[in-house]
Amino acid sequence: MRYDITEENNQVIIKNIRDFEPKHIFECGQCFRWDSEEDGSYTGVAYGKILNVKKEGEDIIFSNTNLKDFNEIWVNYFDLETDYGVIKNELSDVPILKEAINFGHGIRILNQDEWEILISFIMSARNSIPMIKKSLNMLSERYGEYIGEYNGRKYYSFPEANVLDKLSLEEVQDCKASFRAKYIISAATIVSSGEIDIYRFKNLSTEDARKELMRFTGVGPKVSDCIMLFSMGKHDAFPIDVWVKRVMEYFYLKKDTSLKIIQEYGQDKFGRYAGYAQQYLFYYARELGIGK
DNA sequence: CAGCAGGTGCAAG
DNA sequence: CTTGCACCTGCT
Repeated sequence: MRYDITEENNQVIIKNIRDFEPKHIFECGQCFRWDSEEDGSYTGVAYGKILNVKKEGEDIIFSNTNLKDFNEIWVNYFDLETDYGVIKNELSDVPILKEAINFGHGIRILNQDEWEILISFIMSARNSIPMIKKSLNMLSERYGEYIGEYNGRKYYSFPEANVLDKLSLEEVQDCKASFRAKYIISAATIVSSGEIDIYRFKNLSTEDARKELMRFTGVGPKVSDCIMLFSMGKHDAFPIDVWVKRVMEYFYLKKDTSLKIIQEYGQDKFGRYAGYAQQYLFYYARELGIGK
């Protein structure tokens, strides 16, 4: 990807980048720790840093950062090396997808931390996005490290596995984790003990990573696909939540199709770009209420 | 007030 | 291997 980049007083500004829309990126269901500001920008924490992202005209302004962090963290985090034009071009041949891609044209799939995403998507099971965000923020405020203040708000890192594994069931439930609390403590124990090394999974095949992930209680087919897609670079993963199920049935299949069939259909139709297709379809379906 | 949304685990077919 | 139900909380 080619884009022009400049740095000035704690900001990095990118000009001439295509396919980058903060609203699409932060509201397509892949992340929970970014919040919109009054000016339409988004502030969040990743890899121990607070960042604000704003689109002004055709420029993307990254505030509270510098060129070093930008190159070391944010280029990879925002998947800036990937040319989405190539992906869109290929996927546009599939019926209906062209409309979904136009609708969410600025989506990028973030490369997030494996541990944070594992817990985030265990938390997502049978839960709403506002509640997931609330729970993850409570966990971070109470058990993460204080990072600093930005725009009048304090920010905390996501707590490590060797912190969460020492919490009681009640302490995790108090963060509104509900019946998922036991899954979260179990995952923290498994990860901090080294019994399973999730940071190794990005080197496995999608199929093997999926099997390994499902060894965690609270991680089924959908959650494992989300973890692989959003933190392990497995762009052929195809997570099917209720919105994707609805939109797939609405456009391509018939009602009450089993998840297994939809999964096979998606993998077959969208191939190595199934994860990107899933993101465009999810955002399209959810924002427009398709199939509901 | 009851009804509903939302993935996974677990038991039973 | 597939199906049906319980899990828990906030919102309508």
